[in-house]
Amino acid sequence: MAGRGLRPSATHRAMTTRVRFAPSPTGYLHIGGVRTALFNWLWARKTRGVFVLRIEDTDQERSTAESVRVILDALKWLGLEWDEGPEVGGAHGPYTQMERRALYREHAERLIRDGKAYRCYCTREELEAQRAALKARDPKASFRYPGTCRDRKDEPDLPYVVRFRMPEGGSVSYVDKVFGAVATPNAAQQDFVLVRSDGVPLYNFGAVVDDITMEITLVARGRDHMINTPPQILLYEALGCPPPAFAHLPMMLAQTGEKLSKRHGAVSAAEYRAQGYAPHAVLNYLARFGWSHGDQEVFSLDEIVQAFDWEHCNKSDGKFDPKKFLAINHEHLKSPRLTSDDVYVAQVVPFLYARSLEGVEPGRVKEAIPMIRERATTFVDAADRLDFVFRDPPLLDAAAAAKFLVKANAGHLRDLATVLEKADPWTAPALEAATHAWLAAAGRQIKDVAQPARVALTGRTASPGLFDVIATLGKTRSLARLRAAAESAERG
RNA sequence: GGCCCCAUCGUCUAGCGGUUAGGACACCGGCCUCUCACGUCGGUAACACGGGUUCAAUUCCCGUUGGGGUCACCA
Repeated sequence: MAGRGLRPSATHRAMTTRVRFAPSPTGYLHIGGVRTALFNWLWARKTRGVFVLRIEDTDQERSTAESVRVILDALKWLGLEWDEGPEVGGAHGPYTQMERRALYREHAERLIRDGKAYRCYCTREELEAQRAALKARDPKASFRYPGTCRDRKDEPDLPYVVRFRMPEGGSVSYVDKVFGAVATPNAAQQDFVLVRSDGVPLYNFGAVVDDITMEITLVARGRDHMINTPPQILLYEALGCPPPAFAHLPMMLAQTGEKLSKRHGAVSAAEYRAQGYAPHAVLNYLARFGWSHGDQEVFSLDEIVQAFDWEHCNKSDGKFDPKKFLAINHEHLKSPRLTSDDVYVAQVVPFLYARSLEGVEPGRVKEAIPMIRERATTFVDAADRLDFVFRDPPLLDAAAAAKFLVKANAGHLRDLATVLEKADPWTAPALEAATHAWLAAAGRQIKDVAQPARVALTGRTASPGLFDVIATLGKTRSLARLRAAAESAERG
């Protein structure tokens, strides 16, 4: 670290934003984690900086390789690509904490040598007993390590943890990018543990060593980490390094005001993917949660990157609103500007395959998309609305058939088929014109034939516009479905 | 309970001393209409409370209340 300022690249490096997302692989990627990743990613892109992904797997009890996989997949799906980290590498690796043990040991030893930290031989059991004893005396009191080993001079051959030597007086203050000035007296803190007895670092220590060595310039994370900032800043000082900037994000809570969990519905990125949400819509909703840009609600990713700033980040916690989330997704699916036809096709096709349909080809799907765009709220919903296009015969809703495919309508269906047969070209406007000419001549109303025809063609009472359906289905299938329905209506 | 943080419609939010307190979602009506949607017009709905500061407080300060976070050899 010494002499860093003398290196030619130092100035340039000092100006480059380096942010990170540091999930612990203990399960799925929580939607709140996605938001943290997003805000860091946004800042990196906005400032043309670097977005680092680091895996914090020091909790060996809970960390799994499968979780790492799940998290990487989710980030990729969302398009939150990292510049340094697992798979892509980088100059500050390795990017998995368990592979950085030597680094932590080095820093811990340095702190001990400098008197900034010390070995503590108190056992877990002893500490637990002390905690229990205090609890018995005063149920409301909170236990603080009494400093038993603080001035211990011997070095017995026993397991030990490394503890930080909390300065007697003073306080830590910093200016949070979101919350402004924050100050915490050191007296309110304690000699927290840096390294476990098995040599694996604890969160605060590992994160600080990594953020220093990875040259992180700004740490953005959830407000639940705000309590960790003072001890971390003290660690930076003890290690002789300037702390990065900090930005804490308000919490995303459930509608009930509790912490958002599985009990409140879908909370993992993968679940929203399975439900047919568009990645950019997810990021749009999350970006607008705790951050705003005037009255704008709907953004393309580029627009968010352009507009994002810390000044317009909110300080108060919010409640996750599934309804609004869905509405934002709907907006993205409706707009060709936000979701091009090609992207739409790519996203919806997997859901069509999952329904084991016939003839699902990108070209045909693309042609059918315009008629369902404004109706489908998710890609799953879109696949459902497209089902009749790729299934012969279409799934027939029993209630719809009972109501509309009745004897009285058989003639209408047959006549419509006859009329359409002569229509040319086979386009929605031409089909509509031909139909209306016939209706006028026959003294009938579109109302009389629309619903029976809709059921005949799609199997349902709700569908895209009738003539769009006929045009999309094509002549052969349209006529066949109308005539087949007429026959079954005839039979009753 | 200690420490820390927060406070505008039900929800997400705009507001950065003077506004008929705006938008979005949701909800309720009207219009459009071949169904469902989309679109469109309109409506219900908020500055937690009490003190200051000021000619003037939603806005600045203090307190109360309420909510949240955190108190591990988890992250």
